[in-house]
Amino acid sequence: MPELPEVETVRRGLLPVMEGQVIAQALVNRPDLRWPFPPRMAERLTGARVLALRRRSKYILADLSTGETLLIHLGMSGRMLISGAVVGEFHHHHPAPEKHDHVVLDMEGGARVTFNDARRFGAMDLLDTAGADRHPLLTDIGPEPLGNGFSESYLVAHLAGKNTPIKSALLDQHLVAGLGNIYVCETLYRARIHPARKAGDLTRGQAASLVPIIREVLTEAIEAGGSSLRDYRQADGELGYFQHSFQVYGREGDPCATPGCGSVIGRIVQSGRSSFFCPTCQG
DNA sequence: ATGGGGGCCTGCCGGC
DNA sequence: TGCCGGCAGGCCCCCA
Repeated sequence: MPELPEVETVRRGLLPVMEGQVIAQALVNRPDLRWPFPPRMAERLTGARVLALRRRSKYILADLSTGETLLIHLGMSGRMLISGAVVGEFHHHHPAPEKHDHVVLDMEGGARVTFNDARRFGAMDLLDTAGADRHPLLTDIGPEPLGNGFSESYLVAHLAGKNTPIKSALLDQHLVAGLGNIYVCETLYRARIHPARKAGDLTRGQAASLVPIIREVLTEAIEAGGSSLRDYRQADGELGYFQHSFQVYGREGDPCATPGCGSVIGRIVQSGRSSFFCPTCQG
């Protein structure tokens, strides 16, 4: 699932069942995901109260009363499923365990949060809350695209002189946090910039224009509850619907949405990833 | 230093 | 129906 809007949607879904609540019991069903879990992870989680549930880039961070922070990354296929919570008038029971249920958090209030990840590109770790920013996975990440640290002057300065295609530059988490293949494709379409264009060859105006466009695409996607592809669902089981707003992603061969354009969406492969674009609008 | 490609895993879809 | 190749939202690591 998970680019920034999907991770933010998951975080918001988890808030009512996790923030301020105690983890009555943590169950860890395997020793690792992408990397080994930290030692005694289940014991270190059990009994802890979740003081805050934050997001940094595509990571969810749960600050615990123990002074540790649980770091969660959903990888490509990770999901956080909520069951047993009272939602509206309906009380949901716990469903039968499923394949790839790797970590289960039973909250004191009765809700259960299950981390399910078929491909196991996801990750969990425990780190000292005080030094969380210095965690190896977090320390080199660029500014939050919806925060004040991401400005037109910042992006213009950091794209200048770059030899790499703008598509790759925007996917680089060191430049700006949280963008993935979908939202970079949609951003470049709205900015009318070809994905293979060298980042350093953009005009200052083009580079600057990317900032409000990135903010707009991400904000719209968050408001839509993210994008649901394949079996991805929000934590509460609802489907996000931003995928209906894709103008290029996954639309190879479809007509370009720009009125009067008349071209069809094309696809090229860059660094092994598909880039979708309009050859006319983004010429 | 910077940029490109491989690899990690499983599941799904389309084509034969 | 069944098998197989290709593809997938991420990101670390190695190599040139």
